[in-house]
Amino acid sequence: MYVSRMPRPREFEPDTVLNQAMLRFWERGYRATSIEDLVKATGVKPGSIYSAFPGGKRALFLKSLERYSTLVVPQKLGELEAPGASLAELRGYFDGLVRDLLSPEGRQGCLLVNTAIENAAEDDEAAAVVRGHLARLERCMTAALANARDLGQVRDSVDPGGSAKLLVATCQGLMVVGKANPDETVLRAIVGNAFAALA
Amino acid sequence: MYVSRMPRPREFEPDTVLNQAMLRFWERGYRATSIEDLVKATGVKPGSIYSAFPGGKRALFLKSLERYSTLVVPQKLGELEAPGASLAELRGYFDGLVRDLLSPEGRQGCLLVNTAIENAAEDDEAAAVVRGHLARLERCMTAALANARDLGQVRDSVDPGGSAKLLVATCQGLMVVGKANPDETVLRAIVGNAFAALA
DNA sequence: CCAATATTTGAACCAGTATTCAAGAATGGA
DNA sequence: TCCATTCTTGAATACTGGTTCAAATATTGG
Repeated sequence: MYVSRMPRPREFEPDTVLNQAMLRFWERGYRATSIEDLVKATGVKPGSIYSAFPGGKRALFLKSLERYSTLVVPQKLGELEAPGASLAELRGYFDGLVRDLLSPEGRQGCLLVNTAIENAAEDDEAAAVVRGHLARLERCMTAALANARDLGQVRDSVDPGGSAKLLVATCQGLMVVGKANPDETVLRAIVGNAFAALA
Repeated sequence: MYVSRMPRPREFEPDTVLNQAMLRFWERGYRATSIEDLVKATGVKPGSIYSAFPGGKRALFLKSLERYSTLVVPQKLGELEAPGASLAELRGYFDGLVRDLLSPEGRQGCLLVNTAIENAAEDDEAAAVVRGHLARLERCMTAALANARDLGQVRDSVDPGGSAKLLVATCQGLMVVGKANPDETVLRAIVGNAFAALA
């Protein structure tokens, strides 16, 4: 058998580069984010980035989408993904979105919404990740609406599946509106009316 | 007084270049559209483009947004902007959106939604045009809802202003969803549920 | 200290980008 | 036909993009 010698160890954490990449893609978009941006942000040189992430910028982008899904999304969804979630958790999610859109750090919106607009038409893999996210939203919103109906928190005539599809679109639209016009009155009116329709 | 001699006349129609620019920005976005693209599409050389459109690519983009607003938007809104519009025109607008999103040519969505996502955060003038468009949508939807309420086409409890804000967000969201997942069932469910909430 | 391996580094590469400019060309009045 | 004016053309500029590579470096078991 062959004995492996110790090679030179990495001087950076690939996760750090990936996190930085995710943040940059999130706030500036895919095309607007250059490798040079990541080099400046992390101090890691291009050669090292490319050897740590085979596939280059696009692979880094796709990995960023996955990381966003596993790191950021659960945090935003919060209890809405828990089995017992009902109307309060659903409402909490929308209120959180509004809060984010009105805060200086949250103006970047949602990486997956941005990706739907910027990349979905020309990048099938990116579009697939976005579709997976939309399905995830629809799934937990449907469950929450079904629970809410059982609890009498919404009208009996509410169809969980259909209303969830509408709410998914509503939260995507909320983020588009919030990006161009982060006005608290408008955003709160959108959420208020969306939920008024359920009660 | 001075007599002006006749200079060499233009060999191209600036409107043609502007229309092409609008179409390219619409389907591929601002960054992804290069001057070279426009040169290939129109046969007009860079020098001529730059002399016809002072301000370069960005000015051309802003002019494209204006052109989209005056040329494409009225066509999409159709009768919804007419004073007497009510529920039918409102519904017609949403049905038209769905039809567009499902057709091969319509997958590009809406230039102003795309701009909200790609440019609004970093370009105040572009964001202002988007805000103007959102205000325009809200205005005619509010009017249509007020008419619809007077005609008994929607519940008396419907607040035209608030519901219009929600519908504006809904149609933005419709375009995000449609771009990632152009599925007729989903899009029709969104529109159906949005209008069911008004009746 | 040497050997073997993998990483770092800095430069280089090549394609593409937006933009500018000088020289040639077209126009109609003088 | 000349002139002043503005356009066209084609090249050139200056920069940035993503990506690659050879040489230098660091590691640790032998």
